[in-house]
This record gives sequence, C-alpha cells and structure tokens, in this order.
Amino acid sequence: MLTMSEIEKLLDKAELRQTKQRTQLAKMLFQAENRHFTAEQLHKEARTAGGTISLATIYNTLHQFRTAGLLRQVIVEPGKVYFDTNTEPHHHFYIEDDGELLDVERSEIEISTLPEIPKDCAIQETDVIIRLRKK
Amino acid sequence: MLTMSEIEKLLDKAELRQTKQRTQLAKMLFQAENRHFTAEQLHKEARTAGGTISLATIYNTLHQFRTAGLLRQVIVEPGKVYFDTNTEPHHHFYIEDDGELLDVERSEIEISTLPEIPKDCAIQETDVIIRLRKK
DNA sequence: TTAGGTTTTTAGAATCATTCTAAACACCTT
DNA sequence: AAGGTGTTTAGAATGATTCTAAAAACCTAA
Repeated sequence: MLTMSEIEKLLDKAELRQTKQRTQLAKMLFQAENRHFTAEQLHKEARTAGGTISLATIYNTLHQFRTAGLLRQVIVEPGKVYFDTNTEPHHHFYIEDDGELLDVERSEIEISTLPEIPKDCAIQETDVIIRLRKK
Repeated sequence: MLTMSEIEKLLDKAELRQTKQRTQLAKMLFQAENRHFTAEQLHKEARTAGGTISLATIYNTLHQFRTAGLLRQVIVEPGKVYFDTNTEPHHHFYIEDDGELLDVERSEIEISTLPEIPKDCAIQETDVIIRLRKK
C-alpha cells in the first residue's frame, strides 16, 4: 500500500512527469495488491472511477510503466495482452474458462533440469503457464 | 516421412474430405520433420509451391487439423499465433530476436514441485517457454 | 506573467491478424 | 443429369493495438 508521495517517487524514478492520468493509473495499479488486467479493462475501470482518460493514453502509460520496470506483460491468449504488476520472476495459472490469471510464486515450481541452450543465446526469461479448466 | 496413402488416412481419420488444398497442406506439414509456422507463412509457402489456396482456407484447415489433434497452437507473442506439428507434450525455446521457435522435449525439463491447483480446476496443459536473446 | 518550447493527451484514422459472410464451386450419390 | 452437401473463396467485418497530427497542459527563463 503506497502513499501518495511514494507514487510521486515512482513516477520520478521512471522519469515520467506527474500528470493527472499517470497519477490516477499509478494509484490504481500500485496502491493495491498485485493485479492482472488488460488495457481495455483498465480503461473501463478508470472511467468508472471518474477519470477522463483515453484508451490511447492507457496504452502509452502501460508501455512507459513497462519499460520503467513497473509492469510486465503476460501472453497467454491470442490477440490479447495481460499486464501484471508483479515484476518478480514468477509463473501463472491461467483459468481458460474465464480468462483469469493467478500468480504462482517461483518457489512453488522447481525446474530441476534445464535443457542445453542454443549457442550464442542467453536466457531472457522463463515462463511457466499452467492452463486450467474448471471441472 | 509419410507416404501419400498415409496422408489420405490422416484426412479420413479426421473426417475431412480429400480436397486439393487440404492434401497439399497435409503434405507440406506432415511429410517433413516437425515444424513451427504461422498462417501467413504457410500461405506464402503454399502459393510459392504453386498451389491455389486462399488465406481463409489456410485458417479453416489449420483449425480443422487442430481439432483433429494433428496440430497444436503455441502462443508466445502478442498478435501472432504459431502452429506446431509436434503434438506430443513438450516445451519451447523462443528466440525473440527473430521469432524462431525450437522444441524442447518434455524429458529435458523436469518440474519437480507443482503448486497446489485451485479447487474445482484440473490441469489442461503446462507450457514452458524459455525466452532467449542472441548475444 | 507571459512567450516559447517541450511533453502529454486525445480523437480518430490506420494497421494487422484473424474471423465472418454469402456466393461460387466441387464433389458425391442416385 | 439433378440435387444436396461440404469446401473454397474474395472481400467485408472485427478487435486489439498503434499511429498521427492537432489541441492541451506544463515548465522555464526573462
């Protein structure tokens, strides 16, 4: 749970000016628990909460937050990008029935053997997605 | 390496009539080694090889093959779906620099601990994607 | 405080992969 | 040869995302 001035520091550190819409989004995203969401969902939520913000700004800001290391993308479905406020290395459950994402801490999955990496390549990230269906 | 009559059997088993375009695609996909490709790539390849085939048919056929269990989808990038002729459970390297996918046999990655599955859910599939960057 | 310059936001157009639609075609079967 | 069904197709439609160019907000220095 971040205070207002911590939100300010966040934006400062990311070298992003304080603006109404960036501050609103930062509050929505970083004041609460970790969240998973799409641009569209966030847009709807922001407008319901009363802010004036265009979809283009949502996309702009999300990308800025991402390059600042405040957000990460999760790709589990064609034609839709999820964002995740949890930037620690970790994995996901994906409930296919309703498109819900759940975090799985890295410590909960132990990968004991790793295959040989093609030469000239370095691991950038390892994603584990456990796809679930409701019974 | 499948013979012509084995291709016929494939289509029969999938309850798909023999047609020029389905046969051509089946040959391209199942006569060679396992492959990874997008609809667009396959379309270009099929036309270069001389066939008359529309993009819509590529998509139709790919989905038919998929529901018949002959193909599987791989989702590693926003806005682009890869198909994979390897339908065994396995994982992937994804070389981000040039969008190349490589198979990793399931036996090469050992997941020793598994997290607790949310109740009412069953595992549908577990995908491991190791994202690589060229040095 | 105000003029000038830089950032930010925005509406709407553009893009790209994919799906849909409805017509044309191919293919049995009788 | 006719009729019926399955298949292919061009082109329109869709949906998420990105681009564009103009308007708005915001410094900063004089």
